[in-house]
Amino acid sequence: MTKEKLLLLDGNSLAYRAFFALPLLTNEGGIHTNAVYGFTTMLQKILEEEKPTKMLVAFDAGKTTFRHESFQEYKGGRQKTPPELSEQFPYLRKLIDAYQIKRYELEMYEADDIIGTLAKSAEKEDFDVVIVSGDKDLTQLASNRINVYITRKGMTDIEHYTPSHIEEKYGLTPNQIIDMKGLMGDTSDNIPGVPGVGEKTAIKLLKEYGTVENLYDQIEGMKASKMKEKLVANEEQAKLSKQLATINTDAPITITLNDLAYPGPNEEEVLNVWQELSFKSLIEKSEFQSQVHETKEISFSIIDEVSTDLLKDQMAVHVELENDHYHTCKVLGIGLSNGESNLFVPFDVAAKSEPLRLWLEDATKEKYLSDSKVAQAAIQRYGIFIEGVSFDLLLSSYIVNPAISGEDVAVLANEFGYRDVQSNEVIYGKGAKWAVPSIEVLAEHVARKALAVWTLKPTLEDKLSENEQYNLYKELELPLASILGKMESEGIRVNISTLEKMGQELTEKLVVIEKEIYELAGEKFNINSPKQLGVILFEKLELPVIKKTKTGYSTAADVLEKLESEHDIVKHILLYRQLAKLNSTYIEGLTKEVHPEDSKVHTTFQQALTSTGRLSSTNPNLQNIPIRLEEGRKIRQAFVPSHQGWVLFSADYSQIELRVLAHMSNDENLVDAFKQGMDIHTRTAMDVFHVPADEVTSDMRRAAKAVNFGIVYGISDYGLSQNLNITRKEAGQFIDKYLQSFPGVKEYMDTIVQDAKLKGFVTTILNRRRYLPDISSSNFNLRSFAERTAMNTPIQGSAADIIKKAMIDMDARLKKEGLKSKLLLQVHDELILEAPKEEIEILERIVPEVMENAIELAVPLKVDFSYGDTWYEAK
DNA sequence: CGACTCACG
DNA sequence: ACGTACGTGAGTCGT
Repeated sequence: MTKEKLLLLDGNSLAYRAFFALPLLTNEGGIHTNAVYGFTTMLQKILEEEKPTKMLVAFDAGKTTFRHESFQEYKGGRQKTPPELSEQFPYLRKLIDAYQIKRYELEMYEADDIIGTLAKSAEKEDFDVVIVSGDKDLTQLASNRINVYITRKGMTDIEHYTPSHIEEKYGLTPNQIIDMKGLMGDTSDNIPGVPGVGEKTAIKLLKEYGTVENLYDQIEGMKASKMKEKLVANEEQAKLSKQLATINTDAPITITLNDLAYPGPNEEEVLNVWQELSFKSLIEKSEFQSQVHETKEISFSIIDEVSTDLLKDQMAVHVELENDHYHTCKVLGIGLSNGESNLFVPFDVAAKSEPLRLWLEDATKEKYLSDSKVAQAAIQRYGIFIEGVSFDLLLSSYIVNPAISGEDVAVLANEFGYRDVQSNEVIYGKGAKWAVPSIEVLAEHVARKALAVWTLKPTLEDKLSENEQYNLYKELELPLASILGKMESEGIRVNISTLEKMGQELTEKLVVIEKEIYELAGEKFNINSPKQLGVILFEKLELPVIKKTKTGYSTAADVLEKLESEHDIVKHILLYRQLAKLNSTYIEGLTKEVHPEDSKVHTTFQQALTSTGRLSSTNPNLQNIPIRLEEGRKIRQAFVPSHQGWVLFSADYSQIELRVLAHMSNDENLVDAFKQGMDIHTRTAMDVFHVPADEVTSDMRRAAKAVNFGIVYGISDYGLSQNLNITRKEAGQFIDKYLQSFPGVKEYMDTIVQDAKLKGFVTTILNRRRYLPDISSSNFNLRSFAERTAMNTPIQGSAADIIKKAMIDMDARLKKEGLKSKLLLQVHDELILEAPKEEIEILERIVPEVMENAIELAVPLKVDFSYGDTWYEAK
């Protein structure tokens, strides 16, 4: 017999929480759904994690409760439930019924009391009990057997109030939560408490006196103070408040534990309710609904010899690969579709077919691809160079909405309402069960993908035109895909023996430091485990705890730096961390990625991933090779040109994001600074600190630089204070001064947030979009985050637009000049090329020229460059 | 598989 | 009062 576990949900409180935490969604019939949606996502998560055997959702019944008998104003002054929420309760009840969860309400009692009563009786029966609510009042019920979960932020972020968590957070026992409420009151329930006593004071008093009653028994001994007067004057009120806050664990409920058995959801019913509420995302990823959805039948043929008449002037082409390592993996076959005939060409047939190769390489034949970069890069390994790409599903989806995720054609197709294609997971399975299916199944799957791409082209192109994004897609992202494919295929040469030598040195150093650390700690432990390290530092060595994480002590570098003076071990740990990172990520990790045939690494640039329009780089990530610290920077010595007598040539934009900001805000002062070619951080320091240029100290410049970063990130006083290690107030003053000096920036920031609220999205210089669904959220955190994003994305995204345009221009220019030099990497504001020495001179001329003229702004763009025998020397 | 840490722009 | 800087990817630990 498995152990009984009772899950008790506070229906009203969770519905309220969800309603205010999420933006106002509506279903197709115009009914608001956000509270039910939030409740559902929370419920799904909790069911998954807790697997209860018994369940109940408790609701409040009616307006008056037994608490009103002793205090009429209880919950007085509360805003009426908004109609947008009221209308959702019938659906919520329907949903709970579909899950086959019991619900219960009781005249004169609140949901809290039902929960308290059942929790205590279940505890006596030795059940494990979990209570979920949005209301911290329930935490008074916590015990060894009873866990109280309180939802935070969204709805799926849940804080677990165990007695030890409460002890950590407040220094109180669960029972004392009631006393705390009694003293501090609760505005939302209109519980008065003692005026002038807040959380801090209440906790302090309870630590000394234990309970409200005890406090008043001993109050005569308390030394005279304002606070004592207040306590004395409000004794009655404090005791009443405590009584009001106390959950009744002996309510006259007519339901017993035996009635609460939870058999699991009626899946069909749940899906029906979801359908009614238009919970599309839930329906799609639902485990109830088998992922193998019905698809309409299609006809398809497996081709064993490609004849020219099969190949039309326009066709969707889908290159099916074994996995996403397309620089190495097997190609399974090619799907072709023109909406009428759907074909599958197994790759052994395709690779030998001269007609197919000629057709693929014929630029006048239009090809529609799901992911043109992957297809081109994979096929070119077999000497086939796809030309005439005129549609790319992945890129067009990404431009329409960068939040749309996934390279799986089925996932993308579903986003746009096309369902006649299965997901890869359904066809291949996942994890250990992964396998290539029979040729018939594979052929149909690939043919369906091609048909999906064919069918979706007009849909996507219409959306792009509607949003005035067709140019961005067709003239920027699409041609860029081919360039990135070439860069990836070209790869960059890595000198393995350089890495090996560094690795040996690092390992030797690490052994020494490790020994030192164990000695200072007095024992051996795993330094790589933050958990074990935390125990050593903060328990054994009793260093002060500066910051905590969800799961324990923070041992992050900024924390350790503050502890350096406290104990010698700290600096050793910092050094160990630094070297261990270099060794595991950049020596060992990078070495694994080097292809033995050519001694090169071939990264993958993700072109449809980031929300801002930047690229990202994986397998390996070549956009985060160390540079800031010298020890790490040496890693760059291992990156070399692929030919004798060549160099690596690097060119980077100077302050591109601040220049973009100057352009978009049109702030006179900022524009002027750039036009005059000033050092922007020094100029900022002059304005913020009101000093002439020659009186700007390095600290002032450093602070100004941090402010400039802050501005770009969507500033907050707190963030800046953390970064500069100053008080929030000082940080706030810096920001105020900055905004006074650059009023255009302030206006721009205000406007962009307003604009985002109005339209629901922000845009970049080339009209890239990012939707911000949380921008009008009533949840402070979500809304603030969206506001910062609204400020940052146009800046970061426009900078991405500019360098992407520069890459296209650069590719064309290198070709036009007939150069051998090649683009190898892009690192957000920097391009890395390799070049024969004799071309250096011309690159010095054309690279800055191309980059600086990629897009014309209200301020000049400035490019610095350098070259050398390794990436390290090209600095 | 999530949390933490740390590398980059 | 709320709790944070923006955007990424990889290695490691521990459930």
